[in-house]
Amino acid sequence: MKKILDIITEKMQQAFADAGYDASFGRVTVSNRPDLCEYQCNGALAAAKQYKCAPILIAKAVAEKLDAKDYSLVEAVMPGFINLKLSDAFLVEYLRAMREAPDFGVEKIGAGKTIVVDYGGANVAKPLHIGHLRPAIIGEALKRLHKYLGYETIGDVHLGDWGLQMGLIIAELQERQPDLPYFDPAFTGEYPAEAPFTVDELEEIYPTASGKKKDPEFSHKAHQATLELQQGRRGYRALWQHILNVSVADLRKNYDNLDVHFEKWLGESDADPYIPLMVEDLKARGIAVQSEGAWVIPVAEEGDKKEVPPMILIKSDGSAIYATTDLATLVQRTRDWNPDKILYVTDKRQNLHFEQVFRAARKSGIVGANTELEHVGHGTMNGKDGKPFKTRDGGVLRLEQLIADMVDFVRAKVVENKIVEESAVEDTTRKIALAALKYGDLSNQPTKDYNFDLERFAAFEGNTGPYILYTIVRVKSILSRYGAWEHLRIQAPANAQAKDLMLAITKFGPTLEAALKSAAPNLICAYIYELAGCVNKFYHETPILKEENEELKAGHIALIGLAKDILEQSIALLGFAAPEKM
RNA sequence: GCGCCAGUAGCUCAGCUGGAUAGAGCAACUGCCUUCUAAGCAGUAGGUCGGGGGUUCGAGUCCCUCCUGGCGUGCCA
Repeated sequence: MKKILDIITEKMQQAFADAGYDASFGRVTVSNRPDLCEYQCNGALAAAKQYKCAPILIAKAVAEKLDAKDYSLVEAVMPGFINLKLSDAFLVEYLRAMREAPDFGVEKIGAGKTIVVDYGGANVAKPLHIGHLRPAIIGEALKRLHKYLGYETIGDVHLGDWGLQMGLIIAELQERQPDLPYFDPAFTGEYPAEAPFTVDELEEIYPTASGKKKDPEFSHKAHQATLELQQGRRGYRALWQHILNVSVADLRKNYDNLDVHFEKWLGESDADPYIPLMVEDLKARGIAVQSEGAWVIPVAEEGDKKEVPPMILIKSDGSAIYATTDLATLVQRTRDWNPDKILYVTDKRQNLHFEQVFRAARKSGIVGANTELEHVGHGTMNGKDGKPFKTRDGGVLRLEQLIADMVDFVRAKVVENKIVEESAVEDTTRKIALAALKYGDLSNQPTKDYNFDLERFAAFEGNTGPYILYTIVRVKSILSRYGAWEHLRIQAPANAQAKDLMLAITKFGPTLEAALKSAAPNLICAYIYELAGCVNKFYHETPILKEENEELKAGHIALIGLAKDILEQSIALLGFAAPEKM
């Protein structure tokens, strides 16, 4: 559906033209003075300069050209604003169309396009920690948003499952259990189906091994194991597969817990096969050059304000580096999916790295001009005091623990309120906790650092996830008392609160588009908060079920039903859902 | 050194290509439940938008400069 702003902007532009002025001055915006009007046009002020004429005269002339039936107010005021209020008829017709249209009439701007979202940032054999929360939540929200707006979406976790970290684990395992068949080069039989370790053991093995890197003998073993693994030594590959299986099962469980789901569980190892040919080709074509003992791709461009160092393709010791893997991953993604857009959701400190990789990908032709590459660099989540998040003993807090803390905090309140039956306490608690966590994160601009404050996020008042859920639950409660309501028609606004609510509803599509274009889920949060506020004001001001005029009551119900549907759709895009009661 | 980002109410943050009186939430204070969930609604108080210049009819927003903080800056990811 066409956006309201576009409709009235077009009409305003026509009015400017009809009055003898350039149509481009006719841009209409949402009013910043809601006490005066709903929409406004400031074009007369800008036009005044060009036409050397008092802005108010232009505004008056233009206002006269507008079709009065679309508006309940058309007014030219000093110094030259044109103020507008929509007519009830216009608004009602628009809302009815929104309800009839699939997905509330949002424009499917991504139809026919494919996007890959690279998010999560998980590493094999390492538990998820709080640093993994933001990329998971933001990436999931952006993926869902793209899907809703018509894109074919592929979420890829891009596991850290290759390189020295794997060699370290293998070396450490060999020291602990040297008799395992994986270490016997002469072994030709079938390896056990069961992994020789559990997740918990694995998560302990890695940091132990990592701590022994300084020991030259151990370090050599690890490097050797890494090399042999990459060269395909049979026993090591089998062991690596066990590490991967055990680890991925655990990661999947944790991501499921956050309602974060990946279409692809590919990793760095999947890009590895593409590296040799890619490197050979880049060298042959002179894209990669030797510098200080390494092979690099110069990516500095004219007009760079800063010095952009070359992308290192092959280190001076002959091995690949993460940029190599990322580039090879682009080879794989282009070959397999040929996406129109690839979104990387990682820490913003990797900005330069992606700038280098993107430039190298363009320069080498690995990625063509029809594929958009974008790095959504997010800020850091700090503790309540604004300092990096640490546990009491200075360690890194596990994501599992963070979620558990939130769940415990919320459960206490749910139980205290006594509205939810005992059998539903866990499910309700989980939903509220997830809403608190995700809304608390997503309501911040992705690029900014923010402070995690459990009490504030899980507070049941203010601009929080639970407040949004509460709003939805209140409406659900009325709707279920009323009975079947989906067939009811939207009617003219019964009061000022109803009209505000209706205007808010019409901003759904435009908000999603804006959020997608700037990769900013926080815009959706701001919208939801505004919409929920309108719902609560209407709810407070208008007795709904007690309305005796059935016609009027039906109109109220249709309106809050639509608002509820949009709220639920919006939070679904953010990655959480509302319970039935709370 | 250079580059990027940030500095708005006591606290946490909005503020869309410059536009009318800079907005929310929390905390503080005051009202509103025999009425659909008060996890709500209404209101009061709280600001030299980091400092200083400039551009213009008009600046939190654009330009310059300074101060403060964070991050990045060729072989870690």
